[in-house]
Amino acid sequence: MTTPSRPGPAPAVGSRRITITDVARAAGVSIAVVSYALNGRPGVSDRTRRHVLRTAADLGWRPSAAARSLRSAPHSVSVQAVGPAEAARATDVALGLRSALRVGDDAPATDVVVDVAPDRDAAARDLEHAWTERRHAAFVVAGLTRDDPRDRAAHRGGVPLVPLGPPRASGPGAGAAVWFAGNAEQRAAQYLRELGHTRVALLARDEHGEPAATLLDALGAPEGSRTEAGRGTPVERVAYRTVDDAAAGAARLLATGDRPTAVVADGDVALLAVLETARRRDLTVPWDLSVLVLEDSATCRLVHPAVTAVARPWAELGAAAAVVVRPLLGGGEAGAATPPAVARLVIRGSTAPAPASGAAALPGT
Amino acid sequence: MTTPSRPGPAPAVGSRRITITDVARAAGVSIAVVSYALNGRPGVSDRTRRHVLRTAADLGWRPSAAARSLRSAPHSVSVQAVGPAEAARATDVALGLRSALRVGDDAPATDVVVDVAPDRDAAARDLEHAWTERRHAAFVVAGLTRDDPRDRAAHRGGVPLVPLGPPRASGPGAGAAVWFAGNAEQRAAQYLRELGHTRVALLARDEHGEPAATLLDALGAPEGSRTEAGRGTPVERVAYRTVDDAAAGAARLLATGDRPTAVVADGDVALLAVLETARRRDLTVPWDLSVLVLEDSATCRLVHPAVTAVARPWAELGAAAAVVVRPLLGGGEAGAATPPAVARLVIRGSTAPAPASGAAALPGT
DNA sequence: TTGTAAGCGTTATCAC
DNA sequence: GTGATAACGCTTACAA
Repeated sequence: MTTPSRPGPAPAVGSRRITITDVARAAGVSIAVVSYALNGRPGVSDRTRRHVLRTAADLGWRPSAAARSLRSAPHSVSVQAVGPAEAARATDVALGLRSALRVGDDAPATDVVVDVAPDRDAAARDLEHAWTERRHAAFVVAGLTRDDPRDRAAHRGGVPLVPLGPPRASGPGAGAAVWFAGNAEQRAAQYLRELGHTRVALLARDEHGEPAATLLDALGAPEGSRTEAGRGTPVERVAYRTVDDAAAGAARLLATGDRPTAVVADGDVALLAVLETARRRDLTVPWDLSVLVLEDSATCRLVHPAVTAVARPWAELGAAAAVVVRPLLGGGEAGAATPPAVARLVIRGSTAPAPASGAAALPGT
Repeated sequence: MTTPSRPGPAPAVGSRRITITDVARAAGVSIAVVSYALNGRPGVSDRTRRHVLRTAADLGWRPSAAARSLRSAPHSVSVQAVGPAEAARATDVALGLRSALRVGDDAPATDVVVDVAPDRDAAARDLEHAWTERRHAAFVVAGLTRDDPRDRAAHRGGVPLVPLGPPRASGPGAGAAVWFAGNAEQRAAQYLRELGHTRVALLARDEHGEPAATLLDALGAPEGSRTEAGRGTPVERVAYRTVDDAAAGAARLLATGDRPTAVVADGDVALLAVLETARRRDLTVPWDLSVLVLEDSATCRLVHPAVTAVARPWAELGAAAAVVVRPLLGGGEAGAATPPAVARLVIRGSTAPAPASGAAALPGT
């Protein structure tokens, strides 16, 4: 005891951290009582509990995240994003998750952070490292593809993964995924079909394919009819990586003689690429060309005409994931059966019935 | 010793964590030697060091973040974002910082995370809590305003803050800020002046004002002449909060008889609001109206004409911040004197000389 | 109901 | 150059 820690009520700027030992001393009880009281555990009299709580608050005590996670699971959750393109979703998810877990106000002091990795492989390494170092209690990951390196990493190390995505039949984390209800992509496909669009094109980022894939499935195989050749709407898929790619892809799509009557974009970049190309070619949206986006945004509402979009409320999805995440924070198994967030198809002015015939005709086969 | 830990080389899926004790046992040395070897400290023979390193790698050892930060500073950095609007910048900064700190490969395993808070006050609480809980060794924060609650929180608790923003004369963290070189905002102002724009409007988010303020200063007081009434370009500032606000603001700006000859937008939302309004009013960009954006983006490049913008490479700024952050990771004081990232004015097709007279004339005073 | 004490996995200070 | 061993702040048996 070389440093006689002050028992007084003054936390003094820049001094030592306040520990439960300080609180115990100030309250005149033992550290065990303090720990029980602070964690709401039974076995402490109400009077003592209140006294301890008051003392801790007066002293400005906060748990040491390190010391706490040394014994139990860490009280933090990581939401992963791959590349800047996914960052917006991830931060929305984090915000929703955070508010659902009531972070920032309560005593148990949970923490939601976003881990942003440059690419999938780095993300997989992050996941593995962060888990083996026990940095977080749960890892929320969106946009897992088939054969995602993160799947393998998680499976190998027993990472408490909370996948955000459509339920996957195969693979390790099958069934545990949190996803939107509402079948918005299917409804988008049906909507386009009802409008009479027989040639539909998809301009989508190379990597993440869940909604795009769902839409393709829905367009290709309406109702129960699966893979019957000739049935369903033929969809031309153009992938892009960079902004220039997107512009070039849009140009290519609309240049063809038998150009599509509807284009589906996977986000703002593809959307603007399509709109700009259409404008250049004097194609009027929606009469000459219908445009639909798979991710609603400010851009969709600001352009004219406003763009029909699938609105996926990521923050709500994050909130829904809280149910799965919470038990993980206690070191337990993942929870299940969440009240899901609902994705909707927001119909705006950019979609209309397919033009009678003209440029789009030329029945393929 | 109730659990006879296997000395064998098999880490066995799902088994206990590998600790330095395991490594020590396997390597036939004491834990102290292992610790020294793993941390590259002197006092271990080269032979032993190599042997220990190999053993640790074979066993798949990874440090426990909790145990490690129990004694020393945590090996992680938090980059803060307020609201989804700032999230894109924050993730870019995080990516740059991360790569500059070489996270993910090396042994000391630093971790860069993004903390996204719903608003400034929540962000201030986050900062205070995360610091008192010693969750991170450094906190990178962009867009601090005057009287920011985070400033107060940080000052009170001695938070190792790394502000990203123009140097501030007053306040606690004065001088330590990391920011862009290049005076891009001033150059933008000068550029507009050289083009003969006498009426300039600014459509900017309510909250974050650094680049907007800088631009306003530069426009209002060219060269050395400061606050001389009548001198400088009058700037009409319109603030918005929501997407609808932005659209309404743009409409209001361009409706007036003596409308501005140039509009500066603070980001994509404002930009699209302005472009759409201009289109609706049959104003041709850039001949009737020049448009400039304070934050370059994919949108700026995709619309036609492409939009002149201030490009601020946030990832590079994050990398520059690494110099300041690194010493903090060791528990020391913040570093200084960073090779700065450079913001540039990217001139594209949306800016042109002010129209001769016409709508814009009507000399004010 | 409360106190004592044994860990958790590191780092760091000693002796040897 | 190496090996015991005491912290670090907290949780949790177990004893009083």
